[in-house]
Amino acid sequence: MARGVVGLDVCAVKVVDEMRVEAAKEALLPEDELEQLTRLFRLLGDATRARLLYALLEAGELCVCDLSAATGTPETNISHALRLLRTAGIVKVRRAGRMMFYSLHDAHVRMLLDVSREHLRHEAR
Amino acid sequence: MARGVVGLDVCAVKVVDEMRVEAAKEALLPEDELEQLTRLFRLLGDATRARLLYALLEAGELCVCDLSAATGTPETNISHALRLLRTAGIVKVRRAGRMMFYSLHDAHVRMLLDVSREHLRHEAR
DNA sequence: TTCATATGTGAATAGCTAATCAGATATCTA
DNA sequence: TAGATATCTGATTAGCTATTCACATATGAA
Repeated sequence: MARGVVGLDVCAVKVVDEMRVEAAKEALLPEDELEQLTRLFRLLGDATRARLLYALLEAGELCVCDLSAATGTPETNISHALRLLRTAGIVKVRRAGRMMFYSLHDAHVRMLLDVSREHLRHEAR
Repeated sequence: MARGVVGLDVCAVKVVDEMRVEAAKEALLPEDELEQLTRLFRLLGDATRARLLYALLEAGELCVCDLSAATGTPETNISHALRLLRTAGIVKVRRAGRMMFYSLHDAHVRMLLDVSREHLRHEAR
């Protein structure tokens, strides 16, 4: 995953469509943005975490125990998963006594989850 | 990653918010849909593939060599990456002589990429 | 304070997968 | 046909990461 310096066997000489290559180069995402973006997608790319997120999308706010009941996932797994999602700013927490209530952090994530699900369902695979 | 049967140490007895848990359970994505969805996200969660997709989002259609030039990635890597994206139906191919021109497969993916990028940029992290 | 409960944490393991390299295939040109 | 070019493929390896288990922390109740 460590990219750093560009590979060596890259075809640097001949380019078929100079215009388009330039356009693509101009629009290249900066490395840090790309990193953030792929990190987000990677987090959504795990079944356990995805279950949690869609559960929260529906229920609004749930404690760890209820997330466990709703998704059929061991609480330890949920705790680990939620930490990653929390750190990434995808979910937020509210403490109530000894329970922690989780919910989606913002509208963007919600839209992303929605769009994705719709994408899936409208695909006639 | 193999889930199959539900874990054993799941809190199955006490539920804090019965209503919400039920709501979340009702809305649970079927396993096969979840699998498709996470597979999609996982594919978007790699920097090499993401570069290709955003390049195609901008340039419209590019051959492997131009993708290499535009993203600074060795052609072999690109070939491997494109195979996965092709298999998943995310990109499509057109042959022209000995060159293969790739482009995004449909509007859904395009929207997903757009929404994601916007999500990122509007976040004041 | 002591016990029970809800959640969090750290280390270890097993499985997945991106990058690499050597070589295969397909198409064009001479 | 032979040779060159563009792309693809398979096997290997190294790195990442989800899961699991044992235990730690934190809060509330008695």
